[in-house]
Amino acid sequence: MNRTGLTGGDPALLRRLNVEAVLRVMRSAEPMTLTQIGRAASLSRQTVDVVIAELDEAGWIEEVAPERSIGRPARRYRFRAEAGHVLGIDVGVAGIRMTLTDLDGAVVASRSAEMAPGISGPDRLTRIHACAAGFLAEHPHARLRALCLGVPAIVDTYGRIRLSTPLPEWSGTDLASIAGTWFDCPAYVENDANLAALAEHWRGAARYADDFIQLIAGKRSGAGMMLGGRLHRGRGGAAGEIGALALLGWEGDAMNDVRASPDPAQIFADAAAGDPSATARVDRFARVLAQGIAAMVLTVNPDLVVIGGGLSQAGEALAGPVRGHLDKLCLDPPQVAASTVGVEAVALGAVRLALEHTNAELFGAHTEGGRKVAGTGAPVTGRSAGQGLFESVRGASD
Amino acid sequence: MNRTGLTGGDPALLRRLNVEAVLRVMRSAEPMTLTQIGRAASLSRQTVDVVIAELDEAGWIEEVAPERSIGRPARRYRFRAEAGHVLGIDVGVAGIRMTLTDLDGAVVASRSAEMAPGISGPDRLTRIHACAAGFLAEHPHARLRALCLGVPAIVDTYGRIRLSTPLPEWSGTDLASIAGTWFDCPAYVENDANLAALAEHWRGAARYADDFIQLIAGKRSGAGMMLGGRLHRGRGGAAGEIGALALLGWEGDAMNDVRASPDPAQIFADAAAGDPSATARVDRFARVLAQGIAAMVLTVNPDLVVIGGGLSQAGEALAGPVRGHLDKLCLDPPQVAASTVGVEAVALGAVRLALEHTNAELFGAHTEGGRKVAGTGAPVTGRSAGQGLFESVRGASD
DNA sequence: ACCGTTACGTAATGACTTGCCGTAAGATGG
DNA sequence: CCATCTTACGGCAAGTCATTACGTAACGGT
Repeated sequence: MNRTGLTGGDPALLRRLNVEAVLRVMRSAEPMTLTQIGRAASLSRQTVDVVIAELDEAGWIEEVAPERSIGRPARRYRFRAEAGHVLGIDVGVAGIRMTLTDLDGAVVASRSAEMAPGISGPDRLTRIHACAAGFLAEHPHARLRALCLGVPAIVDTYGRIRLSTPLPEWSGTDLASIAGTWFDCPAYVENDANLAALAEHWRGAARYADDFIQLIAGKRSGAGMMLGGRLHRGRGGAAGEIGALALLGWEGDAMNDVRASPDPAQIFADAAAGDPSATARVDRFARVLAQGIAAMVLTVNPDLVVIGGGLSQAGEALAGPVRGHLDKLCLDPPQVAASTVGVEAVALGAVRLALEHTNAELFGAHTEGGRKVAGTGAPVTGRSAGQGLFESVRGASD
Repeated sequence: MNRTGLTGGDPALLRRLNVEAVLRVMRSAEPMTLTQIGRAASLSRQTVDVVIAELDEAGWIEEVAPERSIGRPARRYRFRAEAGHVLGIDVGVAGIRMTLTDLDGAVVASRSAEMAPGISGPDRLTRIHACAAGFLAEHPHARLRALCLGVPAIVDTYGRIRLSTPLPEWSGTDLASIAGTWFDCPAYVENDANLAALAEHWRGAARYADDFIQLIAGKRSGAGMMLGGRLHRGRGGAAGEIGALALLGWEGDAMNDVRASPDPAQIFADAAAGDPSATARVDRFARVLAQGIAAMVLTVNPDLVVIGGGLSQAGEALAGPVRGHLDKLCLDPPQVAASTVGVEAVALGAVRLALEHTNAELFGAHTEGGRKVAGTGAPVTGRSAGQGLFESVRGASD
């Protein structure tokens, strides 16, 4: 758990590191033999043997049928991704989307639910809780280990809502603590644009970029940001709020002309078909959007800008013009791509965030500044890290 | 060396960690006894004993006179900061500043040298080399372990000059490789604004901020940035170049009115004395400056903005108006402070960067994405990390 | 049925940490 | 000056974790 370098370590630390290494190797691939694991983790087969025995005992892995090959068939083990599940919830104004996955991030089920926009803050909360509970009840075998909510709001380090324009009644709510009581697992809360960035980095257009800006282009425009492979939130979670600089025009006519229109998709379609009026409207929109993006790009000089949000369904019809303007405004223009994860972005990002925290807790990996840990939440200290790893998993899905 | 978690570790890793822990503890304080070190590093006295013996043998530490106290006097050891030195060079258009420090960052000597602005690129290079060599020759006891150059340019990850407006002839130069041949040590190259940020974080106004923007306000305006306690450079080292966005006015009249004036200090002085004309000029300057800063602040939401560069000598006379405008432009206004390290900022930051790399190499600490390692530069691999630590230090200053 | 290949299992070795206990070195007080 | 007290040093034994080495087991191929 120390890893910080300030204090030294004993053999127990070594063991934890090796357990972690073995798990990492196993999670990233097909079932493996002891020898293969040892090679991949640069450990002796002997050590791997002991570690594997412990992990098997605890239920994190299980033996599978050996492969047919020359020589004595090697035992093979696989990571039991079904030993835990996480739930990601995309909280929107008009409804929610939920995605349940196993520890590998494989989607078990998804569900969305409408929600009356006029519903009160507390009612919305209980409604979400009820939806989630109902959804989980259909998957009784799932052992929920974490939960993450994506919200259109500025969220602080502890998962509290600092400010939300779309959901004003939630401002000031300690959402992470509340959601932490829903199920027997920690709950995390994060800004939706940041989660979209996470999703895009995980399985989308930003898979190979460690520094990128995730733009949310929709009725509301915002941005998430990943720098050095990690989400950058800023002091109060307000990073990416470039729209607040009136000078750049994100709240001006050129923007609203398109995004507040009854059917923005039609405008993009018309522009693609060659309608000069629609083309001009799109271009004006793209130019102003690009100004805001340029301010961010010149500030952090990312590899890539991913355009997401409702309007990203226009794909290249939007990304193209934006790229054109951006190239003129920047010293070192980044790549520009349209989102590839689409409407699932936020829910998927929520899953990803929940998985990262789960992994960190279970395997004692990188200690990171993270979101509020509510629910079970006993912080992992000293040797209890090892214990945490070997808590009863058995019975979860046996 | 691995620390990444992908591969496991053996007892040798443990030892490296413990050596590192002991060194960390010793470097941060007065001479200590074995027992004190053990407590601080949470290691047994036994272990500390062995580690200390090795470090003493290698010359990194030495015994000092025991303190008079009850009981058998404990041996005390201190870190030999004089076992290595680093040189930081601030390369400006009109001259250079050099600072030589020991491994603790204690300044041994400083020196500045004029340089004709019209000098050619290669001549400038040889001139700098000669200055540095002469400077070092006056300190023959110093065992130089690293060298860092701060330049007014966009520098890539390998220490090559991508683009420099003030020193156009250097654009495209692989400066790190060249400087790496000067002395028997690695050389690093970094943008001057970034180094100023490093200095400010180390010993200046940003000591307690891990997310801040370092503004350079002078004839040229630029910015360095520290996010999450680490320099943020961006893909091509072009982070912070917000001045390129013409819309924000950093190259406009309001800016040039002050910074291109023959005596900017006088304007600030007049404004402070109540001269309405000067006050207006300062305010216009501050407003435009604040617009650019606001774009960066809204993008990354830092804790603090430090105003450095030549104009920062105005102190609150500049920081005050900037703060006033910034508060109006930002959702979550950061603190605003004037630089406290002053003209030494870049040279000191260069020292700091050199020290960080030196520490990382010698003690096998954090593996970081760093600048080009020229010179000796054998990458530390496998067990050679330990060997690196125990290379001959003896004789350096005995 | 034999042989070669590959993996498994046990034993031996080395390294590091911890805990214990006797000894050494200086200060304090008579 | 000497006895005593306090604290640190030094050696010894035990436990944990890792690696290497070697004999054994299991399967496919001939």
